[in-house]
Amino acid sequence: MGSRMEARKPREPLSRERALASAIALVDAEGMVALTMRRLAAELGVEAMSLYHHLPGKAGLLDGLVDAVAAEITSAAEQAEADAPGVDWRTRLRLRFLAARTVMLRHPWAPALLSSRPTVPAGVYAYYDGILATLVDGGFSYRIAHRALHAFGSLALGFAQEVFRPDAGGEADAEAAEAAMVALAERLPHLAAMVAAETHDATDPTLGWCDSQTEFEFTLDLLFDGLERHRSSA
Amino acid sequence: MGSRMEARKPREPLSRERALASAIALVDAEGMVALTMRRLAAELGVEAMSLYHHLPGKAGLLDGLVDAVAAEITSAAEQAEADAPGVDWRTRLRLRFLAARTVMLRHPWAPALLSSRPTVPAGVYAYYDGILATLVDGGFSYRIAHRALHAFGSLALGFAQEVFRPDAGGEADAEAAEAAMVALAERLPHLAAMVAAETHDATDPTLGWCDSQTEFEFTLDLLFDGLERHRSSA
DNA sequence: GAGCTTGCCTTACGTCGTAAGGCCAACCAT
DNA sequence: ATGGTTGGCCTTACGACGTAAGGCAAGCTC
Repeated sequence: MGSRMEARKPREPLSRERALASAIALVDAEGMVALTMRRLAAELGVEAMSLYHHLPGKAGLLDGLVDAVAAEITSAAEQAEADAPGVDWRTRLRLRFLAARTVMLRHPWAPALLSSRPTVPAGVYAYYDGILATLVDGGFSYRIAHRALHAFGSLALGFAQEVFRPDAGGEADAEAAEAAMVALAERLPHLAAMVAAETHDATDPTLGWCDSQTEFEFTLDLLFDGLERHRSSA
Repeated sequence: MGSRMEARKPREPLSRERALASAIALVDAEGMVALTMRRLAAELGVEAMSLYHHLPGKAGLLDGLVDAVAAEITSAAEQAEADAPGVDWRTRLRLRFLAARTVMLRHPWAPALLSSRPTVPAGVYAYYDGILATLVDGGFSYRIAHRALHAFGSLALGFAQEVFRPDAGGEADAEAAEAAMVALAERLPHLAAMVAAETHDATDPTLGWCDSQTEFEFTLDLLFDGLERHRSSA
């Protein structure tokens, strides 16, 4: 239908950008386990070895993914900060970190990937440079700013180290959960008591008893409060 | 030589414990990449498939490793706290976390492994129960204690999320480092300034410009100070 | 002694990343 | 036009990996 002048170009010529974009889409949809060279190639209508003309191997592909996410975070954070001019340093940082968090929620695989990479791609540094700018502009010395970066840890990138995993859903019915709870209470009394206490007066138990957003911001405030006392000037 | 009564038992019968111990030794020595079923079996003088009579597959092996490290941390933390009776909650927690840190320094692969596991083995929960005990005993409500656990994140397990990686040694000579520094300063002025500032007045430049121990304790103090204000009683 | 269990081994399958080289269309200078 | 060169994609193949299926031999119970 329509003009045949352009005929059908059987496919556009494949490139690093196209490969990365396709990889991100694939991982968003099916998780990191689905990201193999063969599978990604198939997704692009190509054979596996063809990818090596545009990417320096699997490791390079993963670095590219991290860089892409870092770029997404950087622009989101920069825009968030620009949208609210004239606020104090901690509000600016909070905006940055929460912007980063929305990006991470779009790419749930990113935290694990980022912390599994043996080296940090360049894009991540660019993001940290922006945080430093905010800190220094807010009156912090480079020494304290440096420590602040370490203190923020992964929070700066929008995610918190999850030590309590969801345990893969499981425990569909209440009786199994109850049994698990009893077993828990025997060996781990305080953990059991905490779960019990938090579950009872939870405002929204459907979301599970850990509201990540609340925890995230609580930790941020702890750190911001502490840092405020180390600030040089006003 | 000597009595042949016992003959030579060609090897003792292999067990989950022996397999885990050997796996830890292997990973301590050569890193996670060296840990394959075949290699571990060879280390035990056995064929790969024999491991499956004692371990439920590779994933189970990794969970076993995490559990073993968690147990090591738990006992180290418990002992550290027991050795200093009558101190306040934050000192007790600091002792626990620093004890965990010494264990993690013995097993540098453990942080990455722990955060890459899809689920958390039981031993980790036991450790967290001890932390909760300390917090509650120190006058915290379960609600705040819960948030404190999230705030501590990986610090409670003795390691900090490393965002700045060592970049694989590299840059052997000063001129290459200098060139990298100049390139850095153009695009990332604040990062460059921070590195410069921290390098110049570093007391011990040989250790690199990030003293992890100092950063670790700095962050702990930030969090402890913040939590103190949320404590219920004395 | 027969039968069963236990502990280890052998073989084999499918998947992974990727090294080596082949094919073919597009482009260039002649 | 034409022969050479280049670059994008494909084919084939190798050596890992985790592990399913089954074999074989020693020691136990009755």
